[in-house]
Amino acid sequence: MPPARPRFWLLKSEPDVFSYADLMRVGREGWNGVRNYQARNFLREMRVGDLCLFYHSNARPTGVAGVARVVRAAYPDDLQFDPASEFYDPKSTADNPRWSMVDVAPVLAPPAVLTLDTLRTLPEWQDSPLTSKGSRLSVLPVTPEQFHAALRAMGVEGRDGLVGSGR
DNA sequence: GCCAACGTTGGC
DNA sequence: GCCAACGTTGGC
Repeated sequence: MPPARPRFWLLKSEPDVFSYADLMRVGREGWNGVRNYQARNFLREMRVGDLCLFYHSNARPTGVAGVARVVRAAYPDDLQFDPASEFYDPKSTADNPRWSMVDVAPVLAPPAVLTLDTLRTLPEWQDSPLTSKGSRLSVLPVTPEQFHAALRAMGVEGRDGLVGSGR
């Protein structure tokens, strides 16, 4: 059996809340608090080894601030059971948890943020939920073409530990 | 801070 | 099942 192809995603985070620098500092983070069904379903599709563009929203500038790797596949979101959390969901039960999370770890930071403005200029990114007007999806799939175009634009394509040959 | 776009809720 | 009201997201 051939090795599984890496798959690619984009994760949005507000850097005031949790930035890519924070991820590098802590080394690993549980991606909890996602409370949108479409985003949750994407989380559940993630596999260990999948690569994620770490996107800063509500930031200056907005854009991709790093690359992360999925280090644990989907498991029940801890915050849904915590009454003190803003992400508490009284309708979730241990038997039937409604929300999921994954764990991610940092892979690399580009020399500079790949801004949304620049992303919009890349042909590969013309058709993406990220660049389409009004989209608020916080976890979204990225095509291999989009991922590699982003790496190229950040000047980090071919960096060790990323995706092998890139083809 | 503004506001357009979107998702969710709840009355009916 | 419809849809108005409401809350949230996120670019600007």
